[in-house]
Amino acid sequence: MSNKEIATVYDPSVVEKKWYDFWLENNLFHAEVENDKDPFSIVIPPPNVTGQLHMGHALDNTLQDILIRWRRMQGYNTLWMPGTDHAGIATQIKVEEVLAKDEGITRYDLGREKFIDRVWEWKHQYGGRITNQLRRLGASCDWERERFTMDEGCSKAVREVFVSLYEKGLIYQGSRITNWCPRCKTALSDIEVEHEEQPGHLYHVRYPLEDSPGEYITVATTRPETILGDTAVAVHPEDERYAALVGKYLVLPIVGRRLPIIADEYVDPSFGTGAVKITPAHDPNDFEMGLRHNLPEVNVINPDGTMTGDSGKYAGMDRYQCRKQLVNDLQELGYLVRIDEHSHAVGHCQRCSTIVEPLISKQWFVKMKPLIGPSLDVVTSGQIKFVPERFTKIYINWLEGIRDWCISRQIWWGHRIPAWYCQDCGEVIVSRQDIDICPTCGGAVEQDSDVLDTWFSSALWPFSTMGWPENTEELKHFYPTSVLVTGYDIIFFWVARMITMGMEFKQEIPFRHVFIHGLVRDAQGRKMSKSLGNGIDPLDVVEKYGADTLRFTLVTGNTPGNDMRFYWERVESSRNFANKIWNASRFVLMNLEGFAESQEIGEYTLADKWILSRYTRTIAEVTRNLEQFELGEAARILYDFIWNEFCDWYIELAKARLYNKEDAIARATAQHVLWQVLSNTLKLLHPFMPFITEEIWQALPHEGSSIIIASWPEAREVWLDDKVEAEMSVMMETIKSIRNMRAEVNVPPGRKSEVVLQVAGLNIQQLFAQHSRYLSTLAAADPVHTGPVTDVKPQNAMTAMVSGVEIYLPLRGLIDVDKEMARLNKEVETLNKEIARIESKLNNPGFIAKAPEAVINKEKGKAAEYQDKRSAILERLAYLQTL
RNA sequence: GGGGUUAUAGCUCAGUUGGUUAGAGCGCUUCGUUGACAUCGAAGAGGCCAGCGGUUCGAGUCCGUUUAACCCCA
Repeated sequence: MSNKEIATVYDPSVVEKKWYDFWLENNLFHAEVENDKDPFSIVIPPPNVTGQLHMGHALDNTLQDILIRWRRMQGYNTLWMPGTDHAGIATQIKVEEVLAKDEGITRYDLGREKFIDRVWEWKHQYGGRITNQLRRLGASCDWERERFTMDEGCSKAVREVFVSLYEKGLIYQGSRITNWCPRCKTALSDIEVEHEEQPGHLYHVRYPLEDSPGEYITVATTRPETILGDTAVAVHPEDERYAALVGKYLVLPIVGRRLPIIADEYVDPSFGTGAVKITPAHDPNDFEMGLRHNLPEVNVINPDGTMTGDSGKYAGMDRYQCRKQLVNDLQELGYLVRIDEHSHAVGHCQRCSTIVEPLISKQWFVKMKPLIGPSLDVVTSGQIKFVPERFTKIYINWLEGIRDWCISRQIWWGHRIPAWYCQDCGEVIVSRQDIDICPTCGGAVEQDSDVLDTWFSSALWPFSTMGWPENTEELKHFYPTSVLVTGYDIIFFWVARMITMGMEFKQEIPFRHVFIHGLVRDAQGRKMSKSLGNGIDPLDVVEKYGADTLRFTLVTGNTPGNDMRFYWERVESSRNFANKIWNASRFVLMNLEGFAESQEIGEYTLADKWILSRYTRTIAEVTRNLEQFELGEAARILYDFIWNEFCDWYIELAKARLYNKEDAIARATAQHVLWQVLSNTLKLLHPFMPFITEEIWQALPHEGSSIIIASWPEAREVWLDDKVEAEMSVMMETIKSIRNMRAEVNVPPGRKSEVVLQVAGLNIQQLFAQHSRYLSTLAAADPVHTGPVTDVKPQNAMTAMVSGVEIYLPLRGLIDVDKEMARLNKEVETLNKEIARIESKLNNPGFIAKAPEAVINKEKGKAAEYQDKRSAILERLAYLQTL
């Protein structure tokens, strides 16, 4: 971008690549520990290493990059720590798919070690894809520090935390009922199960009483196949219907097992028949009840979803096939009472959507209750602030109901659990170092075959990436991080756990703010998903419109914490904005001939003072909104300022001086203001649109190597000028009024028309006298006669009133008197309504007594203004009436 | 069952501590090739701020409630 040959349309494709390379070459994203500077740090929510950038990432990382770039310009020592997550189940599935497709083999064919080698291979080959995509977005991460949850340092942190929690008795191994995915063949934590309301059936089945032929109790179930695992029937202790039966036995249909009738508070007597079949091995609540009543656990479903040997003749059937068969059999034998339609929540595996099965298995758990005290304290006390605040409540509610966290997974890819079992003495050894022999008996040991939940390592991310458990300089300087930016969907998975682990192992919060955003949905408001095929690839948007455009679209469509919809129309409008900036900048550059920062300049004109004042307010507003995490609002303010004030008004008003080469000083002054306002506004915009701002800033006279490290503009109080803004506002209102009247009667834009202004105050009169140029340039008003308000009004003229100014357009022959009267009457009506509203306010003693004086004065001022306007118009109407 | 969000112009959304004649983008109507930009400019139409009640001198904004849609948790 050097001279007049610049294209009129901005082309981001070349520009973006060029500057990203430039930034990298100059190491502008890298942060060293500099203790004399205030730190500002963010750790990236590590995307899955197998993943591809989707709109959610694009939004999340745009927000982070805006904060990072802004703070960097403010002079903070700014670190954005990037990295990826090993994503245990997802990655394993991915590589398994590749193996199946390319080589027709399973992981079992390879064996554990070789399979893991293959995953690493895959990671080395493709793991950089998503971080490269982040680069396309413009993310200014410190790539030299990039981390991976399975790298050496993070793995060491994981090991330390596991062993330490085990030593404190907060990690234990137990045979418990857990959510089991028959497809992934692993246990899942509670939050990895997604509940979905589904239509289903409620099967009513009668269980005969053991010693009373013909008598029975009817129970209802949505999962009849679990009948095979029933070991009791429970009723509410106060349920009179069954009081006499408690302690007696039923006979389980088909199986013939004796089932005690027990009483337990847990039973809801109003649901179904009030009698509940109890299957301790296949339902979490029944499991608990089983423990309370010492019931046997009969396991009838295998980890692969087929029926076990304990299910009699159904053994080997798939669980749903069994359901069908069993229902048939019950019906034939007369046990089935009826089947109701029933909608109920069914748990699905978050990864593969298979219906999960609650099964008993031996797993590792973290005791959460003893750990979460500080997690609650730091949030309730405001040490950690959620933005928006309402997420605080969601976080607290969840923590208060927290249950133990199942952390073991029956897969291969992940951090292997550091527990060894002695083959000889049976000892369980949990150790920071790998061991070969049993420390007690010297026997052979075997390591636990399970790996840890991926979220276990993610929970350590804010400090494991900074070198913990070593007490590194990075930790001392950059921890706690400043803010965590993430979607509300992983508050439980990640945010809560990071806080808990941070408090337990660093005794310090991991971040001060949690900035939560919503989901990016499609234009119909649906979640973007692979199965629906409605996803929009952010890189497509980048290809077609540029990263700046995508970023601006994402940040403006959005209020904190709320979902947003993706609209191509909005992308286009952001693209148009980029183009507008481009062209305004072209204009400035084309008119900067002879410009030198040091050149002599003259007095600022009204327009100069006005734009400098507006610009100063823009700095303050943008900065304030960024401080409050109102990034969308900050972007909107910039959009308005650049388009509606700088382009539509200031540039137009500056043209006359730029084109007039006679008056060098006036020209230099306009150049100076244009340069000043444009180059600094680009700085304000840089965090949002990094590429185009760098491109233009570099082309403008500037100091420093990159806009990235240019200092954030500061609002200079001396430039704020209320009087100038008010004057300019009258000027603008007048111009708009004239344009309006001209449009009303279709005066060709090229044709100048005479304008008569009768102005109330002497100051404003002078203003117009001195700036008739503004009216001729922007409203084609020429000549302009400015004078005091008199009784003598131009005849045959159109009329409009703005505050303190009567505007007459003598347009002989063009005026349609009836239309003109209708237009003025409409205006009078509007004024009448307003005046009535204000007067009722001013006549209200309460208002006068209690409202602040400034508000009262404002209302009074408005009333006077509207009354003046109205009487002028009424006068005019009276005159028109005489024609 | 518990909790939350949303309801503002035809569409998508702003409107930050209560005080504006309620705004923007897109769409719509009319006009425009004047030396940055038609990815543009000028003008315009279009709103009982979901319903009801309350607090207040004053409510789109605060409180309660109803309705509707969506989400999370059980």
